[in-house]
Amino acid sequence: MSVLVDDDLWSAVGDPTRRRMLDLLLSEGSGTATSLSERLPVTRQAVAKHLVVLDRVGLVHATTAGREKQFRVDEAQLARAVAQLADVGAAWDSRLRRIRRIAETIQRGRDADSEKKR
Amino acid sequence: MSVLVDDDLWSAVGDPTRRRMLDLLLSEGSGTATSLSERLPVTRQAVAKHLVVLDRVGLVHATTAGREKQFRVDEAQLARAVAQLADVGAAWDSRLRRIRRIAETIQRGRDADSEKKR
DNA sequence: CCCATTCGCAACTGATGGTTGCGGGTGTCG
DNA sequence: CGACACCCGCAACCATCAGTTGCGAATGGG
Repeated sequence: MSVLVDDDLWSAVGDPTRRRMLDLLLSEGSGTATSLSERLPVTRQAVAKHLVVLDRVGLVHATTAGREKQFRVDEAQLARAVAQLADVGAAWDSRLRRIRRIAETIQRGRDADSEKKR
Repeated sequence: MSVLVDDDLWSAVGDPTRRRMLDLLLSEGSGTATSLSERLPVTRQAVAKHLVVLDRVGLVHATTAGREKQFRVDEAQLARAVAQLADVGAAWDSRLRRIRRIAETIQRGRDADSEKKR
């Protein structure tokens, strides 16, 4: 029962640089390719490409004002991404719990066995 | 205040194929490159490469038995990965909440203003 | 012993994150 | 108005990686 995941959305936030860009955009409200690149270890063009990716999956939207292009996070879409992270995490978590429960059961069984043998 | 994330660990679970592999390994307990590739849309070699990646970040461990190499999920490490997903999600979520709170405050301010004007 | 199975290694392709270089629109200031 | 600074987009290029095919080596069952 694998969780339904929008692979495009996931892989968009899968990139470390894109995650940091989203962080920056969230904390500063908005930003341009140039302004973001100043706070990142990559060039403006690299940032611009990432912005294209983020825009394609709807995580950010741009508004052109004069010679500047301001990008802003789409809160609803980011909320969707967060929900997916939570879903996958929860799925794995529940499986891990189940495994531990089974392991405990087996362990109890073994304990009982060694009781009998003694 | 960006969340501390082990980029290697994150990007390991960032790949859709690797996520499905982890799902399979979790639900079936263990598996080989060959057995996994039968349930995935990729070749054995591709799976083998992914297993190398997962092994490098400690998400799986292998035990060679005869000509078979059984892989198994490292629960503790996967738990760490799940925790990171939760952390990042929580960080973004709290930022989104704060933004919405501020937006509401501003809105209330506007309402008050229009009250005065009226 | 032979054959099937499983694995590992190597070479090739395609996509993508990153770079540099350049040219075109848009302000701003003298 | 003209020159300069700034921000952007486009193109070429490089490195890495996911994926493929092909092959040879080791192990195990008839």
